[in-house]
Amino acid sequence: MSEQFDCLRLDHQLCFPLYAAARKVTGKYTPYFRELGITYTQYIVFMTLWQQDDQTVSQICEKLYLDSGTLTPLLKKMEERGWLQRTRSKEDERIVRITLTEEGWKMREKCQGIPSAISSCIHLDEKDAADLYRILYRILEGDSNE
Amino acid sequence: MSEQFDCLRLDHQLCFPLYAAARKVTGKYTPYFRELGITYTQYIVFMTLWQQDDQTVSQICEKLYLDSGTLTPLLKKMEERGWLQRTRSKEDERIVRITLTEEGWKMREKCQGIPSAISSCIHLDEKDAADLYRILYRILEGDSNE
DNA sequence: ACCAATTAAATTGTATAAAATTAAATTAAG
DNA sequence: CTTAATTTAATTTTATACAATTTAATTGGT
Repeated sequence: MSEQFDCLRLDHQLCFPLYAAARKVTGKYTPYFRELGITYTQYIVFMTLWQQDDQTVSQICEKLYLDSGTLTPLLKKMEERGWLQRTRSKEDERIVRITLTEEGWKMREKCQGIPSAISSCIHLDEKDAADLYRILYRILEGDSNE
Repeated sequence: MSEQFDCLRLDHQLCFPLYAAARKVTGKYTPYFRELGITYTQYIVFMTLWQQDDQTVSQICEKLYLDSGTLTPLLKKMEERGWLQRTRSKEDERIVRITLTEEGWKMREKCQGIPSAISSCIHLDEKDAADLYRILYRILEGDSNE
């Protein structure tokens, strides 16, 4: 009877498994993060900074696809924890530069084992993982004409 | 110099594109939802109920991979809006049954055009979409021995 | 130099999420 | 029958997300 509404079934849409799988995977990190005292969002902020220290707030926003409403309070919290410093630029006072402290760099060692621990509990073979990676980046980058 | 930390690069992990793509895709819905006065989470609650009306809170939690801490306040809000009813079961008063009102059913017509509108702005070919769908459900269901 | 437009963060308000706890009701074991 | 264990929602706490607005600073045009 509801042929015409088939498109509105949860299992006929991509958005839902995408949304649910993302929450499930980030949830896998929780036990590891608990003992380190960080959260998933803090973890990805750390990762961008370990890869390139001394970035502006907007550079971090862009790389993480997050906005300042999310990152500003989070970066302040990470500063209070002693992991990074927020310094307003002398040349352009609108800009806040984020740099890691020594404590922030030390977290990298502590996180080193996490990625392999996570991937070992997701159970994807090489090909699926590679395909998933490629397709997700295609979604993320597909913005040329929208 | 940082060979040993390569695993901690944002672009060497699956979790990040998964997390970012999920937010990007659900964000695509926002303009459509605004005019209907719903949110993404409310939309997927509607979808489970359109597919099967009269479910308990825990049945909905299970299907959406969400917990009662998220759904209880959301369901109360949807009840206030007149889209559904929350009825405590007579036989077992711990259980709350959720049923759609006439207004809730009417929303289905209004949402009918949304899925195709979204998929048309994600730009995945048939094969990528099918692969993505299959891999995501593999992630969601891969819990047998964890 | 002046002012409109732009830019960068911060702020505000609303809506999730998830962990942990609580509370109420039911079930099961003795 | 009675109490311990379990189940189901609700509540509480903490942490995102994101839209919209605000504030401060800079830039560009005249």
